Amino acid sequence: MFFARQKKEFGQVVSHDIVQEKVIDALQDALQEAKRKGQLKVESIPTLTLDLPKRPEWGDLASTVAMSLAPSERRAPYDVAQIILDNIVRREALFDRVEIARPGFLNMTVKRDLWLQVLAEIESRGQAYGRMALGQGRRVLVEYVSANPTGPLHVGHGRGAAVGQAIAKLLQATGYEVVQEYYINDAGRQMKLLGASVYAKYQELLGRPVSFPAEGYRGAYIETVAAHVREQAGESVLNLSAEQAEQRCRELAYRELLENIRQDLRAFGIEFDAWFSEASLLASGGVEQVLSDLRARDLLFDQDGAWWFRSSSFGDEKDRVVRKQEGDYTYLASDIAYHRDKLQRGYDLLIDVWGADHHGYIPRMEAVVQAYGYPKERLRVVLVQMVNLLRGGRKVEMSKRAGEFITMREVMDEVGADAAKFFFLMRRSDTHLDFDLELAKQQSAENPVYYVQYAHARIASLFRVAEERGLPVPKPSAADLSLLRDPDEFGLIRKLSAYPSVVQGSAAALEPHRLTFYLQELAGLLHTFYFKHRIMPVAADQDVAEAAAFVKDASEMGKQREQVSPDLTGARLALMYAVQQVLRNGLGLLGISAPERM
RNA sequence: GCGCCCGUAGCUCAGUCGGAUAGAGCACGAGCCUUCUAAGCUCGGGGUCGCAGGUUCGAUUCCUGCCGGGCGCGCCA
Repeated sequence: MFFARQKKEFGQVVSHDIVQEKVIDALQDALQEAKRKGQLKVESIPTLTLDLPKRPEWGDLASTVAMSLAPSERRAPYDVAQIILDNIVRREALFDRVEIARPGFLNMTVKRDLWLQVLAEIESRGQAYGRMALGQGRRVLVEYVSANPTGPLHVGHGRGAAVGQAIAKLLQATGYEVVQEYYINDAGRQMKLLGASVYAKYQELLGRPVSFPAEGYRGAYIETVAAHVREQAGESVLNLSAEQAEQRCRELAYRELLENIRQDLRAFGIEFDAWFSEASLLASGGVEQVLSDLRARDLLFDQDGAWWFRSSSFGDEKDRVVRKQEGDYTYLASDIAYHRDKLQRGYDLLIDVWGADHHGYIPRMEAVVQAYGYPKERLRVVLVQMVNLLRGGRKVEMSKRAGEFITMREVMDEVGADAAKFFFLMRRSDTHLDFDLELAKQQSAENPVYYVQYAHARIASLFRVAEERGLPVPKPSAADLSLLRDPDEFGLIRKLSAYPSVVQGSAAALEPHRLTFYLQELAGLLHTFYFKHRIMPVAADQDVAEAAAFVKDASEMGKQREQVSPDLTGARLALMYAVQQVLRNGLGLLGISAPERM
């Protein structure tokens, strides 16, 4: 990890786990009651959160309130816990057991019925399970990728795309109104260089020897574009002045390369709501307008023939040039105008997804936001670190200078969009990522993408087999869930109940990898369950003696073949239904497909 | 030098608000296909949470110092 995780979270933190909600309510009521009776002072009711204990003896859920209240109550944690415990009303309705452990943990074992309600909740909410109205419709603009249209997207952009999209989807799921935008850097020096590079190649193609621009773009795609220029314009460009010719090449190249970017992103499953052109900002006079506004407010000044933005007044370490001595605007000038435009469009929050090498730029942009009178928290920058491509453990060398880099398209074509996205989202975005192409293609448990998708497909397969065999396939509301008694079943249910809070935490921290981890854990529980337990009875056409012999063998191995009654089959299929729904919802938020068969 | 960050198993990394005996995957070793998909499962060894202090009933988590590493400090994007 090389960069700060932004810990500032926005939005109130609440639990959306139906079991936890009930438990928290009960604890809160108990605190109130104790206060009313004068047993506890409880000056302010703390925001209660529950821990998931590591050991089964500690119950399903644990609370540490008693310990945090103890100092202000001037009582031993254990006594505080005891008072809380005594004041829980209708304890039997909610809990099988509540115990106080050593310093003052309240360890609670929730009634099985309550857990089972999670399955019904998943069924009734369906695709909406894990969605919540936390954001209350507040508007968020997520800007990401925003690569210069001077060449194809490379792997790093792919990671940015996956991260940006996942963040957008997570925020949508938590009740924000989200717009996804791509900022096109179609003005300035880089575009000029693009035009010059293509023009040089074009001339070369037509046999006119020229020297290639010193810092020009050297990728093979430049030749492709140059060839297209020749197809479209023939030799006519040769007759233009150098300046006009470069401009012509720039326009054609820009159009083609931007179109390629759009297509690559589309193939990657990413659709932007808006494409915002930097050039349009300059053309409309927006940049000049903004700068003169700043000057009027004494936030812009002249020095050494350049124009400076007084960013140091807002926490930046020094002031920054917005117009160079020669009269060109710097990229900061456009960015100032662009961010003001975004702010004025009325978003409650701006999210910028940047390459991590731009992290020094953050104080500057925060200064911009504050210069317009907004709190700097209005902008949150998500940094995306480099991707190290590996092939079978060995590093794939890339040199951007020589124009040799692996494109996002190549990776997508090789491993598929789903695998690429999953890998991009497996680590916190601001840490370096090792991406092994061989591993991403591998069809085995070592490949985490397949591991998770396979869990979904496996369940789909169960349903197909059940149908074929004419077995009823009840949803949770139609099954006798009381037959679910095995700890492995409850392990799954507990995991399912935690899904909404994972989504919420992931969205609040803008960290999609948390969801990726969760899905791997859920898939792991599913695979274990599948292996250890039967869902359906042994097929009728299977030879009984053969089956019996197998049972003997199996038990010698320590495995037990269970007897599964039709009702238990129904209950387990209903459980599978819920697991599949959550897998599908979670993969959906990551922009990854949930296949029916593999 | 200044600033921002990072240091958790051999490797790559999780660890939310300070909680109980610190987790996963890979790799390594030993096993499991007559099954509802083996694209799967089981078991095992592995740790001074960089070091030293501090705050706390309790620190991987918060604070300070040190060691090691990264990045930024352009009128480049």
